[in-house]
Amino acid sequence: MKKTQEQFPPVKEQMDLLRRGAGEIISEEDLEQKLNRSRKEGRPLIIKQGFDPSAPDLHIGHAVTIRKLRQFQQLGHKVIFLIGDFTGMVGDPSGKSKTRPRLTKEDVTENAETYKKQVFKILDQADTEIRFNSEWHGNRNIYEFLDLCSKYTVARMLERDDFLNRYQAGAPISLLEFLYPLLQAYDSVALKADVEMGGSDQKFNLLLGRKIQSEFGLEPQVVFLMPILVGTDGKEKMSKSLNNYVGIYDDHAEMYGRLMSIPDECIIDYFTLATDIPTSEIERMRSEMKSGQTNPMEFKQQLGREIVTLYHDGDAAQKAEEDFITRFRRHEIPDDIPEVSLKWEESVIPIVDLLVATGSVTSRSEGRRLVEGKAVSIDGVKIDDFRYEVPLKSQQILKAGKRKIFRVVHES
RNA sequence: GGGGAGAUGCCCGAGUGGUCAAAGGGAGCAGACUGUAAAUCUGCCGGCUGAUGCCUACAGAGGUUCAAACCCUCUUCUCCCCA
Repeated sequence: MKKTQEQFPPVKEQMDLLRRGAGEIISEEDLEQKLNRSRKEGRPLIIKQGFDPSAPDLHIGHAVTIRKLRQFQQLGHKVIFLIGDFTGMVGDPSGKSKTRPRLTKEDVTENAETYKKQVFKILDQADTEIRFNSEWHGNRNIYEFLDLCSKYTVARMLERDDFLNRYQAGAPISLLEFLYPLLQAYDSVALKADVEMGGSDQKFNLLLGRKIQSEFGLEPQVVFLMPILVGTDGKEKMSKSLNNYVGIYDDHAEMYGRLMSIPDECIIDYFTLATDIPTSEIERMRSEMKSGQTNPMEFKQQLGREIVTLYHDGDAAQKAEEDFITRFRRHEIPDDIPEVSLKWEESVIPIVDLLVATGSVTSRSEGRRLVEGKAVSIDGVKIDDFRYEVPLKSQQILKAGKRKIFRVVHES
């Protein structure tokens, strides 16, 4: 099913769209050339990105490249969402950075399903192919593998920052990790990728893909790098384990709240990488903030609404903002707070038991500390003695810290 | 194959027989301040307990000792040097 030339916008137009927010394109000339040929021949380009099979919870940091993939689709190209199940099933116990758990076939299948569900929130299912690299790595014989290994050298592999640093610091690097980039590079050979998408921290790996493709007589892929979105702490790369992420499946209130906690300096980056606001508009914000003409908070709120709208809808965004203002700026109790039902025989309940029973804390010691830290209130009245016994009413508001507010409904 | 160094709480890292649930820093949580921003200050930061106290914990398994993160033995893992 060939497409006709008319289905692809003019190359200039495509390049303009693709360049928005892009970190580095290696090289733009190559990309332009591929786009030209694609348009002339009516053949979509193959855009590939690999994903780790162990972490299927996507956040707006992952979405940066995925949204760029979506743009390629909108221009008529084809995306291959590659799940690196093979390497995931081997596992890797080394490396203090992160220990890769060994995944079973079932884990991988399950995670793949989760990925699909999430990723099609952004990508167009019709123009996306999901593949697994165990397809070609899984039954490769050792001869072929050694042949692949012969195509690169240790010295060149050590050029990778991360390897070099660890090597010089005396930290362990397992051979498996060392070979990883080679396997990933071969994925591009197997898929005949025209473009490989990735975060800028993947530069080395993706460049290796180019090299290995040429070794196998293919035209080298274009390396398309997107800047890394910093986490809500404004320091580290966004990641679930650091809890500085905004999940694309977070509910509207959570999403908005997390976005409001980013440092001012990150507002522009977030607009650029996580929304579709035009760059001219973003530039305007930048200068207004710099000159003090507009309080950064206002743009941050706009950012919150924008992103919540993207993953939910306008109503949810509106609601999230209103709740946020009530709750955190005015320190009032918003309308819809989670309700917990409580079963308790007696007419009073020790405060610590109440905290545990509602799931506000995970241990009694923690509950005690929270009370001693003056973080707990019942119906707006602060409790500071952890031995306090709460007289039970049919309904009361329990506040434990700034985030946990429950309506406790008592069932005798 | 030979020699040396090392493995500590979420992370980094001090501690080399009792005063160690373990210094210090980071992260986290809470409070004040605020725009749930940043910065700053304060408290908390293994579990159970009203408190005294008890239990679990310093790679793993044994041992010495009244007493072990610290001494001994073996095991596993890591790094460095020589070949």
